[in-house]
Amino acid sequence: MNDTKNDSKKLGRPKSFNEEVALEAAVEIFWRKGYHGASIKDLTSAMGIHSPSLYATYGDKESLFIRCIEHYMGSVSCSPLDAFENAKDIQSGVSAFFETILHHACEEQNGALGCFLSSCVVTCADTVEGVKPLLQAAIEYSEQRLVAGFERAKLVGELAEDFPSAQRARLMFDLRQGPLFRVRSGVALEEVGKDLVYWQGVVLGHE
Amino acid sequence: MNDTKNDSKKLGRPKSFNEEVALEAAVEIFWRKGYHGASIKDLTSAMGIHSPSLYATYGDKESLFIRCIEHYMGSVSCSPLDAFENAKDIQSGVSAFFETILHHACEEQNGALGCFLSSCVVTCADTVEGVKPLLQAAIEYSEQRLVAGFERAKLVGELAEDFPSAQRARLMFDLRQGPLFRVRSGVALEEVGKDLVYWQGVVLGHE
DNA sequence: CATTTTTTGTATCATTCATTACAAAAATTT
DNA sequence: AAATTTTTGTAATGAATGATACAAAAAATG
Repeated sequence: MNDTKNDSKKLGRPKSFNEEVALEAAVEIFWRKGYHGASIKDLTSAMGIHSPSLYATYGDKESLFIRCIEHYMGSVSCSPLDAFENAKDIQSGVSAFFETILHHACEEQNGALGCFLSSCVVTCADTVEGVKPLLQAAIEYSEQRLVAGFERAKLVGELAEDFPSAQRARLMFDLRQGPLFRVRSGVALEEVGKDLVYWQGVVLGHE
Repeated sequence: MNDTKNDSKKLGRPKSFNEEVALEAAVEIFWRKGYHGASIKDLTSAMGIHSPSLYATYGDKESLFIRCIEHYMGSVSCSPLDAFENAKDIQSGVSAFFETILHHACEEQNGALGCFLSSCVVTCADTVEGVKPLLQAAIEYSEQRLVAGFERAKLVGELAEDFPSAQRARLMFDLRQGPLFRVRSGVALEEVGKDLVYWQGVVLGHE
């Protein structure tokens, strides 16, 4: 029963690139240029490989895109959610969530890219097969992590028993996209960030 | 001083199509397929003209896209904002805003397209010249209409004197995109609509 | 009616696109 | 060392792309 891959050395010429590293480069290109805007040449250049290697490894462009989404969802581990969960209390958790969105998801090298899922993937949900269910799964997964955080806060007495976790999780998730839209439109980061404390109040406060 | 266009009949063969009608058809194609996803053939087919007419009238693809954005912003008159302004009081105004977003912006014929600006235009803000300032103008314009609505509500006593109009306008505008993301990802419209009353409370309530 | 001006439709341009043949290269196996 | 297997790089594929050249068509002007 040795299904493990690295069990025995593989036959034939070894790959000259790391499959995951190349995939991450592809994510960045799709992120920056969109699905249709990213050409195979753009992708292979960024990935450091030639087209035959791309097709042999990941399939065609659509398959590669799906692989990118799955990889992003599976291993990039959304940093705003991480920040939310690792904060010392629920107040700073909510703040950290929004802060990370602004300073990580927006400040990637060349400008404001926003969230990969909501700024790139969603735009081809209608045209690229198999994207919609992945997006739904991502939403559900994210919200469940937020709900779990609220529930933990209830247990330690930071939130009232009747705090509507699910509703606030959706609110928090929805609220997340507004700032991204603004920054992508060229509004200064500091300007958008001014509302950060206010968002925290909206999510946690109110009754 | 007769600068008017229709003052005298124009020389040469008359255009066989209405410039604005064709432009609206182009908007719909860009909306549905994105900037890069929409080909000249897609556009000319939908507009009912041939490529030479397109280039002679609107310039190249990028110019046409800019013209589409300007036309959309200038004359399509965002129906959610209209609904907000025409409601009998501020409560139903806010509800009507979100309701219209869900049932008009999302139910366009073939599926959930979301807002043209936030689902299509924003994705090429980095790649297509001149898009960013248009987006910023759109945001500012929309928020000012919301603020104006809140201020009117203050005058007739529907809102307290210290109601933070600008902040709530931004909140309302930001909140608007969450549902669009969900619907575009395939979540049922009714499911998303359940939060409608809650959003109203968030915008108007809270202190 | 001939001239002028503009639009139309056809047909075509060079590029770029996604995708693949193919032979050389680099590894393991016999 | 020969055979086998897989990857690599070059080069090419047909199709689609954005953009035009050009002549016929349709209007006003002289």
